[in-house]
Amino acid sequence: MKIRTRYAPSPTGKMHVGNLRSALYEFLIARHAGGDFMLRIEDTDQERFVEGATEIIYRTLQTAGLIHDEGPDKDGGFGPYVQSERMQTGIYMKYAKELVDKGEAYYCFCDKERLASLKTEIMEGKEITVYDKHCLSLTREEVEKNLAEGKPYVIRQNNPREGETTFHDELYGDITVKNEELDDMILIKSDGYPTYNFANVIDDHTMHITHVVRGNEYLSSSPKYTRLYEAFGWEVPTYVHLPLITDENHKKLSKRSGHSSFEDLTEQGFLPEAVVNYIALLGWSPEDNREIFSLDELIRDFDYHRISKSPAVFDMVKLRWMNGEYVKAMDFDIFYAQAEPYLKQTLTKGQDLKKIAQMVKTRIEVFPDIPSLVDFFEELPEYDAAMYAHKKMKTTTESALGVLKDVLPILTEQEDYSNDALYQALLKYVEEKGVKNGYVMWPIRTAVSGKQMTPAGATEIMEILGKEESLARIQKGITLLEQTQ
RNA sequence: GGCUCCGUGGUCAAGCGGUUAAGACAUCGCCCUUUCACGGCGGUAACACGGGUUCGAUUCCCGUCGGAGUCACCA
Repeated sequence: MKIRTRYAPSPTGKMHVGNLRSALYEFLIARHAGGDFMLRIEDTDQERFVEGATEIIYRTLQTAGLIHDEGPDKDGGFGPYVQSERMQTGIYMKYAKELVDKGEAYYCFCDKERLASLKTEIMEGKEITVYDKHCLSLTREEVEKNLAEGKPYVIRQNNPREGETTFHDELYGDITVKNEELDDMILIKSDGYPTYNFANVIDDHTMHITHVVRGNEYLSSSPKYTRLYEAFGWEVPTYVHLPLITDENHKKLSKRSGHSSFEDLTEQGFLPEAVVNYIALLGWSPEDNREIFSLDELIRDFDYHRISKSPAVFDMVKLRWMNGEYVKAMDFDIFYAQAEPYLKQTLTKGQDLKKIAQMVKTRIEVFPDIPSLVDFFEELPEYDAAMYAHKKMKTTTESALGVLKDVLPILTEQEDYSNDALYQALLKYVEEKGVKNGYVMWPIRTAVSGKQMTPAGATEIMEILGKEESLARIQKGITLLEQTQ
């Protein structure tokens, strides 16, 4: 049987990496097996609906490369693919009534006040309500009468109070709970919309979804879903519950807590492929030790049985590293096209941007790292004379001053300011003096950059700076050092 | 608190009864035709605890502890 998976987001805002990873795994499971990946919009909550959120979903999926085979914009014969549109067809009410007829569900007319009186405990700010099946005892006549009067109602699932329910998850195995733990959850809300839980089951079944892949925050409600399938007499789909992605405090990622969305990440300069690669590895590992995967390689190698069961912390540091790997592997022209705006942000004096881009390419992790790495080419920053002292180079402020003074006339006479020529000229001085390279290079680099670290060596910097500016900076260094003696 | 899940280094993560318990990020050293970086080499660092089962447990079972998730007319 052809595998069919779906990503079923609700349009309530940006997609954070947890959502994206669910979509990714759903996509990979289907594609790996040559199946279909479907997008379904779950917009049954009118209050939480956010304008433009659907577009964000499309855009995110698109830039991440997760192309769906079916969806609102791509009819595959199982539409509509938007729940609010499906509701217009009356599908949810029809199935809800079927359950009512079977005694598997019932009308409930309880108002908020009565429900509030049912609240038993307050635990950590959470109010716990277990419905008492009050309306289950209503006679058919009473129900008809209430309905005729137009009394607001919901339809609730009628779960047995005895026995137990077991369902199977591909990763977690068999999970069994006592039926008395199962609350009579609402299937149809008083506004006529189905709840997520109910619509999900109806849609997954009628759209022939074979593998229900979702975050494991649904693990504890799965028995209720299973009860629904059984009530209908439908085949239960294959469940794959994904381990959670957490923040550094091991708490579930959520939009509410302001955790990074995919869009935030790309705005911060992360490459979509790197983000996809990284999150693919949060909860899944290949048979070999490889870490860098293109989307096609993931499709080829993704075996969902190797998904792990324990939660994973989203580590920005490693994401940055991985992004750096992608940057290093980039074709230079493509790299340059993306780097140019960042270079121009600080470099306005006609510097050789391509040359600088070359220097920077292997040293950044994300593009926004660029400005602070190259800003000294624009203007010599204020720096402390202490920077001239370096224990490994065996330099002190005194020795640096000597070197700078010695080297100034050499560099003044020097006409060819190419990297090679400068290097040769300085090397000659080094040999005459009989010192180590670093002994003279360190002070010069410090003088021309004013920085602790630079993306290039002293002579490369001077080549970019040009003779006039280079000499001016060395002169400045001498002045600074003389003041501190 | 009830229920459910999880528990290998700081983080990701191999392992699926017998291993010197991989690898990556981070961290720390050392090396490197110019420092930082890049690169190379190496180090520190883990099976939560207690009982079983077994000739033998990181691996299987039970318990304890710890963490997380969930308990809405939200998804």
